[in-house]
Amino acid sequence: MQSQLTNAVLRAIRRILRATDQRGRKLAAATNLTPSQLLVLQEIERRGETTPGAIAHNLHFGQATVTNIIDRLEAQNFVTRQRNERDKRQILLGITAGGLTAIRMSPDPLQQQFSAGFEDLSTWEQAMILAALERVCDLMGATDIDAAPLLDSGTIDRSPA
Amino acid sequence: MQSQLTNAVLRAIRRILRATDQRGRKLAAATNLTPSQLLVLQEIERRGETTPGAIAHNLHFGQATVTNIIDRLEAQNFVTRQRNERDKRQILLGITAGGLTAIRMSPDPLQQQFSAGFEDLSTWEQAMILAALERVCDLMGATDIDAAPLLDSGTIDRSPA
DNA sequence: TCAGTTATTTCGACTCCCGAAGTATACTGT
DNA sequence: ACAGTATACTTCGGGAGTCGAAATAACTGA
Repeated sequence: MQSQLTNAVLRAIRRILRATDQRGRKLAAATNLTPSQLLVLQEIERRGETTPGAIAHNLHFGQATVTNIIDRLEAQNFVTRQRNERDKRQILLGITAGGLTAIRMSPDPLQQQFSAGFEDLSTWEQAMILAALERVCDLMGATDIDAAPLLDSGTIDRSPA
Repeated sequence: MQSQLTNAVLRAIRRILRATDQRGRKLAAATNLTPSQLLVLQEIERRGETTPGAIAHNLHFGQATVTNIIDRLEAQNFVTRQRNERDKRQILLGITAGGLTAIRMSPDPLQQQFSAGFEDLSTWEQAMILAALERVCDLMGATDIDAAPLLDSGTIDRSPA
């Protein structure tokens, strides 16, 4: 049996999830970039010239999904596709000036939504919230997840042999 | 400029979101219930006989979305629809034995991961965590900004160039 | 050269989520 | 009693995400 408190906490977490999701949607409407698209775009920027397969692997998407997303990004002229001359099976992705701008203009939904209010809280309250959240992370076993910027970007090096 | 605390909190939240998302995907895929469906189903169980509207309101979904999800749940015989005799505009939702089993068999990923540890905490700590999370919810909900004004905030995660 | 592997795309199928329009029902003021 | 309005839900249409399976093209090893 679960305590009232446990359930309340779980519900609160879901609400946060939900709020973030909604925010992402609104943002997408405003900036022409959905969260997934932004993720892929950032990945391209981060890795420079890269391939769909590498992105799929890093973000844990299917190849088909990445193709799909890149289709949209390309349609908006945010990325370019170019066959690799060495290995003609591969496609090299490049980010355009427009794509860079798009990244710069697409604020992290979470921050956008959250920061303003948070900074107005008293320091002790901020600290309390942080402590609580970190506790939650521990409990969820989320500590091992790389929290960098939005993605779990880890060190998935594809050793080129 | 963002304080250390703010950034730490954001990181923590992202970790929670990511962890939730990942585990949700995994487990939901294994049990024939998507996260959204499970959410709705749980909501029905929690509230007993309830209506689509109430659920939509509670989970912050659109009515159409809820109808949609309930369609699927009904197709799997997890919920029943029944016109309210008092107010024939309303539909009363009920959960079936199958629905209950489904919930039992696909435990909320969060609960899985989370509950055991959480229940071991002292009551005051549980209460603190809940308070903090609810504060976060408030902060997120409070900002009901629309698209336009957020475009000027490109300097979010980086120092003002 | 031929078979097997690898990289990507295409295709088809779900789901999600939403807004707008539609339908049926209830309520309200006169 | 009866328009007019409000409420509850469904239907419709559409954009996006996600995936698996099959197709295509290209590289690689024997």
